[in-house]
Amino acid sequence: MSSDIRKWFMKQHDKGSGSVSKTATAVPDKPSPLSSQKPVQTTQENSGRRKTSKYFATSTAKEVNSEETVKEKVEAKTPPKRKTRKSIEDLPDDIKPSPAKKLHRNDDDDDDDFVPPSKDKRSAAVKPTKKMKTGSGIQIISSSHEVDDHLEDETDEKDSETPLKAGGRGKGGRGSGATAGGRGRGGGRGGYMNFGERKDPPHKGEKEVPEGSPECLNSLTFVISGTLDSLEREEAEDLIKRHGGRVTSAVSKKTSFLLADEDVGGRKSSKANELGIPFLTEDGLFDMIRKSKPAKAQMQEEKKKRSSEKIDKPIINRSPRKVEVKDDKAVSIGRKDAAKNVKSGISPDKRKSQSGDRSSLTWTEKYRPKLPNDIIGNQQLELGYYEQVKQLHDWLMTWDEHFLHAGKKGKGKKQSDSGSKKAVLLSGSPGIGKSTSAKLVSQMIGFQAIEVNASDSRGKADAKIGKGIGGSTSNSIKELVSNEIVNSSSDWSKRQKSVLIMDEVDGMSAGDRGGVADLIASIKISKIPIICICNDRYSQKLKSLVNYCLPLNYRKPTKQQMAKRLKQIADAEGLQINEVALEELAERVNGDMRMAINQLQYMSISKSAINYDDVRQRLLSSAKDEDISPFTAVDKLFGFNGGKLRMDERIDLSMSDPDLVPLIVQGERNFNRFGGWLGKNSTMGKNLRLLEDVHVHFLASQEAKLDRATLRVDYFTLLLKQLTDPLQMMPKEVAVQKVVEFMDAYSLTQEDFDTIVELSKFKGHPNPMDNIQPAVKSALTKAYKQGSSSRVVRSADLITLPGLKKAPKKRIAAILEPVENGVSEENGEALAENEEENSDSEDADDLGLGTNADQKPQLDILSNKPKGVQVQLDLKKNGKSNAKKTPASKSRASEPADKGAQMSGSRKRKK
DNA sequence: GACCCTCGAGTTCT
DNA sequence: CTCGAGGGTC
Repeated sequence: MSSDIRKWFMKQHDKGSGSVSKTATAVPDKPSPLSSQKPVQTTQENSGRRKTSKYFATSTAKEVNSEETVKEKVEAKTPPKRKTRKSIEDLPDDIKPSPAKKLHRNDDDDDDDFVPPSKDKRSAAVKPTKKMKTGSGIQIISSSHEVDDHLEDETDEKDSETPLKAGGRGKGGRGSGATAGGRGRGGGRGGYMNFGERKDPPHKGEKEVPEGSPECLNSLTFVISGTLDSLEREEAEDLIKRHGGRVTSAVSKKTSFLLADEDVGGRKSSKANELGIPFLTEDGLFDMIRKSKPAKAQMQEEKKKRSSEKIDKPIINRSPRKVEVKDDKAVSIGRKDAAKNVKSGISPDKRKSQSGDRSSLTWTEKYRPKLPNDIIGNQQLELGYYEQVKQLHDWLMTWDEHFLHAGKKGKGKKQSDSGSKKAVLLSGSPGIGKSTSAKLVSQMIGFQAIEVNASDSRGKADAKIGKGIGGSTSNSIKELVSNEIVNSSSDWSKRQKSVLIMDEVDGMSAGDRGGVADLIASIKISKIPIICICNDRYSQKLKSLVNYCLPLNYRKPTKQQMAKRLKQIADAEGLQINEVALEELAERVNGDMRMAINQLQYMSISKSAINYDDVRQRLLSSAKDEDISPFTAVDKLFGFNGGKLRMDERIDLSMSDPDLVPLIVQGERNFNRFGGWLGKNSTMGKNLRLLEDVHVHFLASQEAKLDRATLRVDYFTLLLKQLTDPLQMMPKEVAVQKVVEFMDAYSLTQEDFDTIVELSKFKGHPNPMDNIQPAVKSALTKAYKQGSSSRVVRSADLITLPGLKKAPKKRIAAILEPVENGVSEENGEALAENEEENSDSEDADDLGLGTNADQKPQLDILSNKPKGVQVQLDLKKNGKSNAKKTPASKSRASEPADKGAQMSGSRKRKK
C-alpha cells in the first residue's frame, strides 16, 4: 500500500509539474484563444463600444452618463438572481427578448459559442425586443445593422479583449463594459458549469410534441446543442429517449444528429461539421418522430396515452380495470407478507425466488450490499486511493492502532495521516451507501457497530445504551463514549471493539440543541472511533465538525453503474425493463440506489414490463435539478410550490424538524405530488409522531427491521395499498379479514391504520378510504376489536421510548410539560381538549382549502376519526411517558371509548 | 498483453 | 478541460 501511495504521489507529482509547465507555456498564448471564446462579451462589448463611439460622436457626455445611470439602476434593480430574471422572462412575449435571451444563453452555454451569421435572421427580427431586454439588464443597442457590426467589432475586439479588462473599461468607461466583461468571464470559460440561467425556448410549450413509435429512434444518438425552439433541453432529451434514442453530451463519431434549432455554432457544431454529422432542427426531429407512426396509429396512441394518464392519476387507485390487476397482485403480496412469509408457496409467479421466501423483504433489504465491494460507485481504483470505502477501512484500522497507542503507548509505529483524526465524516447524497458501507466496514474489521440515528434517537443504539440517562441523544453518546472508556480499559476492549456510527448528523444538529457541539466534545474524549454521516457536508451546522473529522466524500454512482445493478435486480425478479428506462430511473432518483430499487419494486407490483414512459410517469415530479443536495432541493421545492402555502410555516417546519426534510423530498418523489401537500405543519407534526408509533409497532412485530426513514419512505405506499386496497376491491368479509390479518402480522393497531390513511391524504390526495363503504369500515373496526381480545400485548406498548419525549414539537412539549410530573387524568383530558381544539381549527382549514375528502359529508366521520385518534395518541403518548407503571393493556382498553367520545365531541363542537 | 484512441462524464462549495 | 472506461489494434 505504501508503494501504492508512493506511486500515486509520484503520479500526482508528475501531473502537477506537468500541468504547471503546461500552464506556464500556455500563459502567453492564452489571451488570444480566450478572447475568441468570449463571443458574448465581445458582442456586448462591441455594441457597447459601438454605441459609445456613436455617442461620443453624436452626443454629449451627459447623455452617456444618463444612460449609464439607467443601466446601473436597472442592474441594481435586477441582481443576477434567478428569480428576478425569471420574472423578467415571464413578461409578455412582446417584451420577451428572444434574441437577447439567445445572446444571453450563448454567454452561459459553454459550447454553443456565438456565431454571428447564424444569428442574423433572428436578431433582425427581434431587434426591438433585444433592445428592451438589454435595457433591463445588459446593454442598450439601438441600431439595426449591428449584426454586421458585430462581426467587425468582434474581430477588432479580439486583439484588445484580454488586455481589455482594463483597457475596455477605461476606454468606454461604461458600466456595461465592466458588466459584460464580468459576465463574459464567468460565462465564457466556466460557462459549462453554469446551472444558473436556463435558457427558455422561445416558443416554449407552443408546439405539440409528437408521439411516435417507441422504437423509431432506436440506435440513434443525438447531441443537443443550444436552445431549441419549443422544448427545454430536458424535454427534448425525454422525447428522444422515449423513442429509443440516445442522448449524449458531446459530439463524436457515434453521434447521429446534432439537434440544434438555432445558434448553430460553437464547438459542438464545428465538430459536427468536421465529422459530417447532420444537423437536425427540432421540427426535423418532430417530423422524424411523426413519420414513424401512421396518423391513425398516432391518434390511437394519443387516446391511449390520455386514458392511461387518467388512470395513473389517482395513485391510490380507484379506477376500474387496470387497477384491478394491480390490486390483485398487491393484495396477494400483502397477504403473503401477512401470512408471515409462508415459504414462497403462494407465489407461483415467473419470478425466480432468489432466497426462498422473498416476500418478506423489500428489495432494498434483499439486495442490500453484503460486502463493501457490493457498494456500487466508489469502486476500488487500482490504487485504492479514491475509494471511499477502502479509505474508511484504512482509517478504521489505523484508528485502532492509534487507539492502542494511546492506551499502551508502547509501539513506536508511526501513525498514518488518516489516523490523526478521531472521526470520519461521510458525506454524500442519500441512498448511496454511506451508512451501509460504514456498517459493513465495521463489521468486516470486527468492530461492533453502534448505530445512532441522530434524528431517530430511539434506535437500537439507544436501547443498548440504556435508558438511564435522559433522552437527549448527546447525553447518550457521551455516556456511551465514557462507558466505552471504562469498559475498554478493563476487559471489554479485548473482547470487542466498537465503533460509533452517527447517522444523519446534520439532522441532529438542529433537533438537539448544541448537538454538534456535544458531538465534537464526544469526539474529543472518545476512545472509540466515530463515524459521522451526513448528507450535506457544507451545511453550516457541520462546519465546526469538519475540523475534527476526516472528510470522506461519497460520490453518486453514475447512472450506468446504477442501471447495471438495477438490471441485475430486475432480472433476478423477472421484471422486464429496458436499460434506457433504468438509466432514467437512476437519474431521476438522483443516485439514490435505495429509492431506485423501491421505485422499481413498486412499479413491479403493477406491471411485469416497464418502459421508459412508466418510469417517467412515476417520477415525474422529481425534477432533475434536484441534484445539488437534497437540502437545497428542498429549498427549491419550497420555492416552486410556494404560492399556495405560507412560507413562514414551511420555514419553521424545516427548521424545527429536520426530519421532515427527507420526508418531504422523498415523499414528493414517492407520491408524485405537486403543490399543496403540506397544508398545515401542525398536522404534519402530529402525523410524524403518529408515524413513529406505526414504526414502533412495526418494529415490534419483528417482521422488519427498518429505521423510521425507511419505513416512511419505503413501506408507506405499500402499506397503504395493502391496507386499503382489499377494502375496495374485495367483498366485505374477505377484505376485512385480510386487512386485519395483515395488521396483526405487522402489529399495526387501528390508530396506525388511521395514521397511514391520514398521511396519505395530505396534499389533497384522494382519500383512499373514499371508496370504502361505511359498512366495510365498521366491519373492519369490529373485526379488529374482536381480534384484539386475543391479541398479544405488544412489546411496543410496554417499553418506554426515551426518544418520545423529544418527538413532539416544542409547542406541544410545552403543553405536555406539567403533565409529565403529575399523572392526572384530568390533565390529560384538558390537554386533549386543547389538542382537539387545534385539530378542529385545522379541520376548518381543511374545509376551507377544499380537500376533497373532507368535504363530502358522509366522509366526515372518517376524516374526523384520524383526528380523534391523533388526540388520543397525544394523550397516550403523554400517558406513556409517565405511565410506565400503568399496564399498557389498560390504557389500550380505554382507548376506543375515549376515541369515540372525542370524536363525537369534536363533531358537535364543530357544528 | 500492452498500448492507443475515442467516447463521455464530471468538475464546485456555503 | 481532465480523467477514466472501454474498445480496438499491434
